Amino acid sequence: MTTVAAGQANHLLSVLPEAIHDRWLLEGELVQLQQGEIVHELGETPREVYFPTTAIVSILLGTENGASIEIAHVGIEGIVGVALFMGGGRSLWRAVVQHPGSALKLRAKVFKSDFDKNPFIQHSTLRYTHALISQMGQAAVCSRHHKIQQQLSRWLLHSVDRLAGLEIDVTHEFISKMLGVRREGITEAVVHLQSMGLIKGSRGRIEVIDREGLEKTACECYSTIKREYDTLAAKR
Amino acid sequence: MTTVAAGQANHLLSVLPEAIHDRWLLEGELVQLQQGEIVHELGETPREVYFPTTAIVSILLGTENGASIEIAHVGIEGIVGVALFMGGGRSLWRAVVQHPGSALKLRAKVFKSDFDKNPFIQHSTLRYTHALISQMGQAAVCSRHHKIQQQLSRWLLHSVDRLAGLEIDVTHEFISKMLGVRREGITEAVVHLQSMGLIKGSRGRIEVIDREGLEKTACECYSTIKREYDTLAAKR
DNA sequence: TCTACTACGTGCGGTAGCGCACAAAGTAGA
DNA sequence: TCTACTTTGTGCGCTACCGCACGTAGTAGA
Repeated sequence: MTTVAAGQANHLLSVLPEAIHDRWLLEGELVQLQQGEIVHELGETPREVYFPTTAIVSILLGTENGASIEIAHVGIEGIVGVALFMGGGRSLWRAVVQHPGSALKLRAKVFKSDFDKNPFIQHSTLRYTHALISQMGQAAVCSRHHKIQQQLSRWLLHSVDRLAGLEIDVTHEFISKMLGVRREGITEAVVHLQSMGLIKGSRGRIEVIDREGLEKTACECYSTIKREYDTLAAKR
Repeated sequence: MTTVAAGQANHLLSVLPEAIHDRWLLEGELVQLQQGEIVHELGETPREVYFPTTAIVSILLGTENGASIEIAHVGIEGIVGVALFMGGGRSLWRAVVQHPGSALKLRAKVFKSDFDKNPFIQHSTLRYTHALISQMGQAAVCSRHHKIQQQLSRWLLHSVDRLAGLEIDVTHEFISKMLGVRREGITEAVVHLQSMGLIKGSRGRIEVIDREGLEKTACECYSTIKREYDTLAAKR
């Protein structure tokens, strides 16, 4: 996934055969997703799949005690609702809107029926899912071995990659739930990155000032994940 | 995946249509995998897929600094080499033999060609892969939020579930690389679980004494992962 | 049986991150 | 403009885990 300009179409949709592409646009609905909205709930059967364009959706898992962690990010490069074609039907995680924006909502039935018939759709979505899996594994490594500041840098970079601009509308509290750490830990890291002149934080918003500098403070997970998406989920 | 008795066939193979099953047994080769053997290397294109019977294979990812973490376990319920059908072809992780034993080795070409032609094979392997994905996500949560002792209990339980007996031939060093923690941390946890009468450790071996007790010291991740396999990768 | 090696056990100082508490700054609504 | 609320900033003691060091106990091979 390369940095995204505003107004582009979802990558998985844009590589579809024209006939299906047009039908899906007609059958589907362009919706606005609100921040915090739960798109799919853990254990429930998704009634729709979503192809984000400007929205970003976080894939989350939690513990019994209410702690959580983001295991993947889905934006313009992907699809929300892989449980539908991977088997079983029930979503194995919670999908929450991280950044508000638009997405194409398509009835599960329509999607599944075309998926089953069309090898082209199968290949492109499975290829994307492979990158998604890779991201989940990397999330585990990163969470285990890297420091909060490195993880925060990575997270911010992944976010701006999926947005048009360099501003991210999130609170420290929100990020803390994504990385599975304390809110105060995020505040501390934000203050530090700010003192380094890499970002600029204000209430409910973080602006990336020095992108290259931020890449240096991020762990290798950033480029590893980015590379997999560039390779596997690339437009073809 | 329910606890496994010795001598059973790999679950994915056993649900195949008889014609394909027989041909794969003929075309494939029953191999003995040695502990520590690298089955697939990160970034390389698998030339074969493996269907373990008594062997257990660990799926690993690492950092630049040599730290590592096990993101999934593959035994009699699964297949090693999902990169082959998920797209891209290159393995996105390292697969290492955790417990020696046998597996059916099948040429990638043969497997892929049948996979592409046969929806039944597609459904069962994708369904299994979905459970595998779920396990990877849970590995991230667990590693982030649970204590070493809980994780160790979980890991031991997952291992004995995939073995015929209650004895696991591993060193503390090996487990430490799986959980991504210090060797000393494992020793400490082993000593503690031993003092509770749940396990019995000797040089290069851990024996589970009180299975139910061990389930109580494990985090919920154990049963969560087990449930997904029971549901998604069940024999049908 | 001696030796070399591998694996396990333990102690100790250091630290990243946690849980809690509270103050300050920004925002929205009456 | 006053008030209630949300978000951010900071301090402090606590704990799990780390890195290192070293001793001990098994095991294998000469």
